[in-house]
Amino acid sequence: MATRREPPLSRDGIVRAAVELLDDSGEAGLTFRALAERLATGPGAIYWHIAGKGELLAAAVESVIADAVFAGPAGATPPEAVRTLALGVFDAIDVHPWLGVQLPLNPLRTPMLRVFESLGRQVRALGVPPAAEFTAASALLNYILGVAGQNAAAPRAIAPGTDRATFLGNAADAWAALNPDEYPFTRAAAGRLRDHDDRAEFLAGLDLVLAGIIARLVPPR
Amino acid sequence: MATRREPPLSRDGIVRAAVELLDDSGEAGLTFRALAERLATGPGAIYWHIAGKGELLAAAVESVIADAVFAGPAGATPPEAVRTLALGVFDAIDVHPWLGVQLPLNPLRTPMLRVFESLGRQVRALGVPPAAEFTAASALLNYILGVAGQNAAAPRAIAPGTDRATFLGNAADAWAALNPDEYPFTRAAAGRLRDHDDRAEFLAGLDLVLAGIIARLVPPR
DNA sequence: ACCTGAACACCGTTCAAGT
DNA sequence: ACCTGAACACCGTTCAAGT
Repeated sequence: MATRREPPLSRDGIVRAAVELLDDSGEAGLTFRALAERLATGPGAIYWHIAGKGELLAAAVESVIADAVFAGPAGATPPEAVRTLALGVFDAIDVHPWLGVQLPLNPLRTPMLRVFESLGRQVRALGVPPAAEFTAASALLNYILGVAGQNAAAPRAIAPGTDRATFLGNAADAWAALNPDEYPFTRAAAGRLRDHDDRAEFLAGLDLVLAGIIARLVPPR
Repeated sequence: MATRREPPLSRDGIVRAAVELLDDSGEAGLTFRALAERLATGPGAIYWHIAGKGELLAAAVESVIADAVFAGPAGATPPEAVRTLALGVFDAIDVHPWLGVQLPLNPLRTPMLRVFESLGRQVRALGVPPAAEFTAASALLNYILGVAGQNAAAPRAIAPGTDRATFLGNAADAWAALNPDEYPFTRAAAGRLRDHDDRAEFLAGLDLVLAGIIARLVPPR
């Protein structure tokens, strides 16, 4: 049960332990005291390696998002590359739900800056003219971050252990019970929510943004 | 200086004081002790009216977002109505920056559910077929929430008082100093970031999502 | 240079006691 | 029914003291 401790104590070791703690017990579980216990030391020791909780969280985000962001397959078309990139972020949040809250909060610090850069390159490859490339890349990033926050918030609201399917079921029930005069649309969408494939829905939305970029910003050739 | 206290103590009064506290001193400023002081009572008194901090925050969000969400001008076209709705959320965040963090976290609780419902109606009015209307409304909401988080995170990272223009200037400087081999796109976008009109940029991105919805989901007529 | 752990100044929340 | 405020069980962070 006791987590053995690597050599002395290192920034990387601390960040790794922080990620484990976040994965195991959520944001509320990441505490300097809990972290110190896991590292078999006192809370003060951590401060020699890391400035504070903000930096710790940022480092945890970075360590986890870095894996998700790589160029993507070389032969891919720009839309394919954008999908790969976005799915990398989406799947990382699936594995580390705390990311969904943390990503939008640590906006263009290093980890997300890399995602933005990659999106921007694909936007260029798509043929968007320079004057519009910032808008296009931002729209893609904002959509991705919006889904991130949304997907993280949902299960967090209920008990941390609740699985996604029963959560969606409950939400769908709640929607179905809404007053049809006040909420006709949401009520009708309840069914759609129930047998919802998050990943597919995420991609479908992403494709809408891509389609908008192509329709409005890419000159015909 | 002493804030006079209305009749005895009411849920509405508490929520109003919480919003003031959030506006004045940010998320960190909202404390049961500070709130109690402002209301000239003890911290325990608040608990008789409100379950806890989560409910307090949710109530603050709701009270502030409710004003921003109304049907919009009756004669508006669906895209105009979507823009009005989205701008309502955007401007509310401008006035109450803490909303940007809180909105994505309180996802489809009552306040945002109303936004979702309104977006959905406009999506229908646009002519999106039922099978796709959930996807379209979600894409719009996710984009809006993404921008919300992004806009809130930025100034929060720096000192709470930093004004937007100098913040953008600093960010643009940092981007301009990036390694051009690693970050060619972001570096080139630095200029664009500097003289950035948030509101216009927000609308431009929203129009991309709308254009995608129309291009991909609305059958020609 | 790096670690220890007590101590400080806070939190949210509870609850006996008051009115 | 509603309010009071001390008390509880926590936080993040600091810092003298150790090695």
